[in-house]
Amino acid sequence: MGRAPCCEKMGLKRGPWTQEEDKTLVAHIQSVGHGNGRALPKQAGLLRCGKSCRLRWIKYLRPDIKRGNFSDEEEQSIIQLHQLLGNRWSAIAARLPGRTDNEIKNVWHTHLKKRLEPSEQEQHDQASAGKKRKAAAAVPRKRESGGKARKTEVAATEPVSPERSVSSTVTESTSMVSAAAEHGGNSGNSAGSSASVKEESFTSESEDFQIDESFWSETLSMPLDDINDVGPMEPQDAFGSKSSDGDMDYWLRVFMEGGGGDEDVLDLPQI
DNA sequence: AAGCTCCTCAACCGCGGTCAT
DNA sequence: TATGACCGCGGTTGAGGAGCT
Repeated sequence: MGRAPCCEKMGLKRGPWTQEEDKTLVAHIQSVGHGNGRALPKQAGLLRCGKSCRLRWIKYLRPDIKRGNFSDEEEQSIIQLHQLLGNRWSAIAARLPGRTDNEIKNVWHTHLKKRLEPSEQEQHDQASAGKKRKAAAAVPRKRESGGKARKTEVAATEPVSPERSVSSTVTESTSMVSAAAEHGGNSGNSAGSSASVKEESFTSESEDFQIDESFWSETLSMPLDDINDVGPMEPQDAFGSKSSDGDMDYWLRVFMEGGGGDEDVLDLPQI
């Protein structure tokens, strides 16, 4: 299959996005949507490759993205979902509204993975003469919401905060989830699909993104079957390829119906 | 206070899948 | 059917901040 040549780097900017670039991109997408990925940066007047723009939008600028520290519920969900799905971050993200695969991946590698391997860590602790801050690994270092104030994060967050604070009310999030449920974990493109779902739905409220408890219990207790009950399941090539989420969910269902896992795992996030 | 080490996370890379022509 | 382009994914990297000595 033909593959897009990696965006020619000539003259194209790389690295952290500036506030201006973010503004430009958001404004452009708000006005015309993100149609042609490659043409987008040109149309918007950005010296970035289309891929970079898409990534920036999907992972950080979308209004429905939730920022800040992960709650205990979210972390538990990630752990449980990871037990089921493995490193299918997008599939996990599909079940954690407002979170991106990248975020989840980072949290997993930085916190949760270590938390699940306490014994190993302790051994390392002893081996490394207590120099490493393992406690901080198990219990993340103090970080105010949103993590550290990086230079790039200022750029990343500030331009967005209007829109992001904008962002999503609970209602919006819920509708996003139902949209995700419709498209279903069956696309495997959670971020993308929700992005497209949300694409035209900017509002200009200025509430902070908040998901209340009932939302979580509603969302996380939603049986996977329901989420993925879209169309026939055709388990071809389910392994070894980046199969669709439908394929993955087929195996998930097989796994669950077969009682292949322990009960706790199967009892998905009932928070 | 300064230097060092470790941690975090945004961004990039490269691949496969899918769609349009 | 072949080709080109777009899209999304998972893995990796590196800058910069935080904590420790």
